[in-house]
Amino acid sequence: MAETSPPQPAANGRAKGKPRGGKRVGIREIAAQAEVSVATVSMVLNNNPKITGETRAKVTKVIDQLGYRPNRIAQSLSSKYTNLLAVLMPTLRHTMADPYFGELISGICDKAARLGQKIMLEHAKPDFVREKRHIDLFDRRYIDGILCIGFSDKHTFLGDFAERGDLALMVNNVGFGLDHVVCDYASGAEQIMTYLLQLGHRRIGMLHGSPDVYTMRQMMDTYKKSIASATGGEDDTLLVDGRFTEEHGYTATSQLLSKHPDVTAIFAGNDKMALGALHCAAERGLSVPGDLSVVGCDNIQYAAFVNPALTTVNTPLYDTGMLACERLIDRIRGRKRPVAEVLPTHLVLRDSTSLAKQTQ
Amino acid sequence: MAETSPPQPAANGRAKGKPRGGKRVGIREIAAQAEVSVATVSMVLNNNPKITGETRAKVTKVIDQLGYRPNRIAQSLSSKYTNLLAVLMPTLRHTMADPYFGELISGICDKAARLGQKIMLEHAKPDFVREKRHIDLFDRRYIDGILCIGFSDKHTFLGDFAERGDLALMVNNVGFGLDHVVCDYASGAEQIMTYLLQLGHRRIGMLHGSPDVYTMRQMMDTYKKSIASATGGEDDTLLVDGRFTEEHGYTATSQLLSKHPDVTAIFAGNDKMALGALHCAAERGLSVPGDLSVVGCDNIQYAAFVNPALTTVNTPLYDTGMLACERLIDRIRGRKRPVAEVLPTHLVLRDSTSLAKQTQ
DNA sequence: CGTATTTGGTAAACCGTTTAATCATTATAA
DNA sequence: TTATAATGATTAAACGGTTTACCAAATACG
Repeated sequence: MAETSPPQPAANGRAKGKPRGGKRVGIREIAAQAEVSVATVSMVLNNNPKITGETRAKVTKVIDQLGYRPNRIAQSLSSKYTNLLAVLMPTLRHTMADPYFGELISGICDKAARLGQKIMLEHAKPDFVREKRHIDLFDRRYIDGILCIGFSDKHTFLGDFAERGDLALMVNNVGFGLDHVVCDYASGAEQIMTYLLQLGHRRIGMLHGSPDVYTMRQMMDTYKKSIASATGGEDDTLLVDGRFTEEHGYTATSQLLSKHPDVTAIFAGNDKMALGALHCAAERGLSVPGDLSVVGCDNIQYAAFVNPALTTVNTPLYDTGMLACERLIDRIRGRKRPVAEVLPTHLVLRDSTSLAKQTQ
Repeated sequence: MAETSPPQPAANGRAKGKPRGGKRVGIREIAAQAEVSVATVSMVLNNNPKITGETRAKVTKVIDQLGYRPNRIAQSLSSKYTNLLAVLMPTLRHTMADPYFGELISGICDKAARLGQKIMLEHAKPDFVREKRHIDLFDRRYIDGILCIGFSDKHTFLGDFAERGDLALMVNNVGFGLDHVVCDYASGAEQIMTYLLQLGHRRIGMLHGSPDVYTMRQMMDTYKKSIASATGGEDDTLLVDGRFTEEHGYTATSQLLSKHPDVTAIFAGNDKMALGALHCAAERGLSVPGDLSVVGCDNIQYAAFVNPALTTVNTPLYDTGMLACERLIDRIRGRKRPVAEVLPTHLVLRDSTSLAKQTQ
């Protein structure tokens, strides 16, 4: 019995612009002013073709007269979507400051914005995983889908997503039954090795990251195969773990050079390790590329700005982020076929590589 | 008449773990199983002291028996908060890949996670501002508050926040009537200048960024004052705009050195410009620090990894992000007093600075 | 011309919580 | 002992949209 109209202020002429008091203008006010039902307003909002020109115009007019903006919380509650995506990353040291992640995330954000989605940031800290908060993200209806970047096969909790049927997509790694978008690191490594061998290098060391990452395994395998085919089968591989960082790239290089002074080239699995190698070479008084050629991977911004500028493989991280985001949204919108995309990579020649020193 | 109990399955013994079908378990099921009202469950959830031991235990038990997780959309709809904060940035080239922003955001994310808030990322693209989407963020109830980083006084749309009474906090700039958290760039600049003058440098160039940023103005003013007091009032300032980037830092340095070959030291307003300067010096065959001392600002990660390692000012960006986030949340939770915090900075001596070359 | 179908719109249920206002109890005070 | 207050839980009304089922009028069909 409280549904009758008398108590409502009804259509009073002076209600223009923002409402005076605290109360925000809602869909009901719009409906009242436009003299239609709330259902109609909702349908106009959602471009439902059922509502035709005349009515639509009337409603639209009132909407921007009152500056009405639909409450997205309410929308999410009744509709199926939150229009929020999460980007999940491991907790490396200040992940966000890393150009690798940064490029990916930039791509993700730009694409998301273009498609009307918002992006949430999450770090998979130990307690995050322990308390199953990655699951809460879906269960508590924070997000519609999640993008996982920077993870290795050791991060088994990622398996939860596939198991529960939650929409998750992994970037630059494959596994756990998840969708994935990756750069063609195998091809990148091959291009590097071909190039180095062409330059006459035979003793080539590799600074690798965790082999628990699919793309890194690809690079390592390619490296091994190249060496094998160059030496005619003899095992001349020189692998050192640089753990993806400058610091470990530095120490790994140091070890490598001490143990194998005949190394003339270093292939680093990413640019950060390559920078570490550069640093180490400089400290030892080795000239790059005179005494030692160094090549990295990813073509992060800084690669062009170090001395000497770094020869590297361009992995289209920004585009990878864009594509990953787009495909995830496809899935949310109902795409059935799993996503498995590979983006091409190419060599970028700069100043850190040259012909091998004449072998003694 | 649809409120009676018969149709409900009621408390059936076998309902354990996740519900079998599609439907998620809601607060009503919990209430039914625990034989209390939904209000009671809600109060248990929110640690309302009104609910005592006995009942609380009973409810809690059912909650984790059924693995219930409250729907945060529904929570937000009826409560006042979304528990979502936005980080707003200008659209520089791939902002996220920038170590400066990265460190800030890392700090913000970590603190937010610790305080149970989620972080959303937004880029203030031209159309974003034109369509007033920064306002939508509040009007459509996406967020409770917003952190603005990387903006200058030219970004006048930031004024909207204060005007509308939306909770916004600016990092490393002050203005628009917004709360702010900044590093003490003035002190940083002073430490640099004192140090360079001590080393005997007199012709010191400065690579600055936009003077529309408060903190940059502070650095420029400090620089000018230092020069003036060192030369006894004569205007020996050598200011070139490096626009905060490596590229412009490079070209600015190039111009500076061409025009003033007697410059023995360069003070760059941030590390990126300093890296550009380093690059330029190397290209010109100038040894750093032998021929030219270079100092940066911010102490980004790469500063330690270039050749030579860069002398710089440490601005605690990570902590700044943490504090900014914390204070914003204070405000959301009701803090009345505006926020205006300044974090201390200090010089980090590395290898890019040394005594000035004997003046001719 | 009478009936079937389409069209444009409405009423009301629903999404899953929080929170006033209310109501039995039981403890406290007069 | 009775009125009063405190305690612990409940009822029902928000919160602000979407959506299903339904309806009247208009159009199509035989």
